[in-house]
Amino acid sequence: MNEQQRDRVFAASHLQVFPPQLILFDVGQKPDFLYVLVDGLIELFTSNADRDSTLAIVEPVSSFILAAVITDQPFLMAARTLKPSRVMLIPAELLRDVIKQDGALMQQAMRELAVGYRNMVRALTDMKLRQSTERLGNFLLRESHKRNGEMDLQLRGEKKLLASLLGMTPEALSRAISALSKHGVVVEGSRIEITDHDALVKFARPDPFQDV
Amino acid sequence: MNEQQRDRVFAASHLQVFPPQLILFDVGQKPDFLYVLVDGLIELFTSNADRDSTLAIVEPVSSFILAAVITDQPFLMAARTLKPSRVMLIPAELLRDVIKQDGALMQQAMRELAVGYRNMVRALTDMKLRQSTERLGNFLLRESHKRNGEMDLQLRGEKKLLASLLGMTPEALSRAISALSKHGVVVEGSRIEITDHDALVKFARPDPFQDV
DNA sequence: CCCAAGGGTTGATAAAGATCAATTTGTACT
DNA sequence: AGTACAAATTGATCTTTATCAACCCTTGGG
Repeated sequence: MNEQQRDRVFAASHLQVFPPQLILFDVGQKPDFLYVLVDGLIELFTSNADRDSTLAIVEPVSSFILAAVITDQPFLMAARTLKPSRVMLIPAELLRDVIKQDGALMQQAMRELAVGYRNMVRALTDMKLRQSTERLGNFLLRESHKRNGEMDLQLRGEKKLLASLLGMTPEALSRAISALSKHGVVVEGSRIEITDHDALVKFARPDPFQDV
Repeated sequence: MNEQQRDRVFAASHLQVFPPQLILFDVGQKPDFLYVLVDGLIELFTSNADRDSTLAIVEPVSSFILAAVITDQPFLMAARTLKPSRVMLIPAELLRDVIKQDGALMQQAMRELAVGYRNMVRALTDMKLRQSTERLGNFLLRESHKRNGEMDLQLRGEKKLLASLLGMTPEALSRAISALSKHGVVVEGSRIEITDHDALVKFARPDPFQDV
């Protein structure tokens, strides 16, 4: 993007450090900033009267809640830190203004939204037509794929977080994990190893498009 | 948008008429066109080995699969006509090109994607933390809201389509409907009437942000 | 006007997952 | 190292929803 614009944005933004388990914002608030996670780990979630559900886990470096900033509409998700996190806060109003004037930046925002949209479609599909153990199996395959085919995975959060992300209870996750031991997966604490990739694929039946 | 660009786009696009139950494209195909539904009704869906799930119902006039066109990635959903439909086909490559050169159009695309993203977040939340009868109740409330508070609703498709959209079987929908008769809803065939809005709200507990 | 076909409903049963309760394991703090 | 607390697991039971089967009802075609 254009240098002058970038300076304008940086000058108005600030980097902030948050401790773990801190709510950055709630559902329904108006977006005053675009958030960019520089370091740490953040959970995006929604809550009902009774339940809580994790919608996404944000890893550095990436922005979040761009859609709310663009549309200037109340947040549909809340955010909390899972680990100590450094977050860059970019004033929303200013950002909308700069985007309007900088084609390259706008294109970047557009791409980001398109990718985000597609990820949501994947998540919804996953939820609608797979059952819990399959979701876990495919999650592991995707995770391994993201880490260049690494068969040794390390969970970056508690298991109940993963359970919530996958749309099940911690108890159900625990049972799903033991079910997968028959299909090439070994779990010790937060370390997960895919010992038989083919067996897992055979069980989880990943979709070549859905699961990248 | 800019007139010259618009002419370029219109010249290269064509309007096509499709009969009902026709597949326009499948999951995994590369997007050659942006589709704009001018008239009729279209279903966006995904399919597993065993199941099918409706992700959205497109009503005129709106575009669909913009995200796939922008990212130039394979479709994550398939599309079929539900009624005879007139669809405008805009060459994807050309559109990407024009968007790059026309700020106003790009901004429009960006907004569209942001709105679409938020709708997907809503759908995922709905699916993850409500059970089937609640989903139906909130669907009716949203539908009524969309039609300016009209209490008399007309289904624009078969019930099994609605069931698939709400993530349940036709049998479950049938039972959910009769369950809602205790909460201010009367259904006769494809005509649905909300006879007691307050009772339905009390049962379905719509979220002020989630459910617009 | 009757029949066939498919959509919709209803009932019975099964499966998946949630909930509740009791341990066990792991971990942070003094 | 020992204790306290939360996370994770395991078992038992309950709820929700899917599945299977039978039947009804509408609708379109001969």
